[in-house]
Amino acid sequence: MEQRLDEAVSLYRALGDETRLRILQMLVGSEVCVCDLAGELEIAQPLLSHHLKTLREAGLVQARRDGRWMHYSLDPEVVEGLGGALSKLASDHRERGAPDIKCC
Amino acid sequence: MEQRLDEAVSLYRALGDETRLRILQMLVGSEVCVCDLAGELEIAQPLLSHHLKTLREAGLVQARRDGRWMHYSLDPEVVEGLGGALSKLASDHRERGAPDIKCC
DNA sequence: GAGTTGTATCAAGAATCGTTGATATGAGAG
DNA sequence: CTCTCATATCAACGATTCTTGATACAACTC
Repeated sequence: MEQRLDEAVSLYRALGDETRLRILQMLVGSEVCVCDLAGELEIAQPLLSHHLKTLREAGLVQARRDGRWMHYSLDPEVVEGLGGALSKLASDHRERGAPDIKCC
Repeated sequence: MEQRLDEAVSLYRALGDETRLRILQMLVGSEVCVCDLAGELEIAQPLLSHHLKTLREAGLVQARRDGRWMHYSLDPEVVEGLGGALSKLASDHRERGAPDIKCC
């Protein structure tokens, strides 16, 4: 539980940046190499590399070297897991929703 | 699209903190007043208030005043919406997944 | 009204994160 | 082996964000 919470925090933190969300959107459907990411997102190369590292460390993406090029791809299980956890939170809330539990 | 991205960023940023995730877990199922939150989470009162403000501004929770007490509750639609967006990302990825789109 | 209680805001220090430029690594080309 | 290219790491700065203590506000009690 503690560990899950920590993991969730690092996932959400990784998602909490516009550049990184745009990277994830570009990765939907297929592997993309860093050069293509750099072409579309107009940011400095070391910065892109840094954001990719954040996504990698959170487990949201995977990297694969192909000669000189690095290809990044989405890990759909991690994304799905997080989405499912949020949906579960919402449905648990609606189910357990006892209308009038007051506390004070 | 731009606006959605910004909104998503602020939601994920709000979720990217252990204390705030614990608050959300406590809010599953029923309204909780600040005094109860303060009792369980062992943090200073102004800090709790600050985290609640962050959650409020992101739209994840709603506040209701009842006399001297403030009661906070989850907004399940926002949570569900975000969970659905993540799940959609994952399923889009698996569907569109053309196996060999190389770029470089 | 004055006092008390629950919560929010403010100001300031500490820690973290995003950004940049310089440099390093790793792999193919010549 | 050297050169070049794609990407990663490092060091430093600026900007947010977390945290704390002091204070303000809002509502109830007396």
